[in-house]
Amino acid sequence: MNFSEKVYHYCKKIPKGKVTTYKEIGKIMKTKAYRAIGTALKNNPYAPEVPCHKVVRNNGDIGSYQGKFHNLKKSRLLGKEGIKIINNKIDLEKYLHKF
DNA sequence: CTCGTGACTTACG
DNA sequence: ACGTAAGCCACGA
Repeated sequence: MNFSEKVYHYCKKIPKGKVTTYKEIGKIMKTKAYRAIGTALKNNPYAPEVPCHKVVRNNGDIGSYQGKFHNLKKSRLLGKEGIKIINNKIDLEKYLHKF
């Protein structure tokens, strides 16, 4: 199992209505390659299978999506799952899924 | 092998 | 708060 596959694997583990951060993924994977995680998700060959939109920055910021500032779509998708976004940030106190 | 790039994080001014 | 710098690691050229 290579690095990218691990990332996808853990993304799939995120329950509906929850999100996680790059840092949390790095922690469970025992790596500090936060950047590499982002790179892997950018590739995201498992597009609908892996909910990469549930992965946000450590401070709750949305970050990017599909390589661009398509945060609008991302916000809407997250909102559909019951996640409220305030000032382009996610309330980690309520929605952060810890491994 | 080295280099550049990036959906990151932390620290500092 | 904001910008910059440094550290980090996978990936492709």
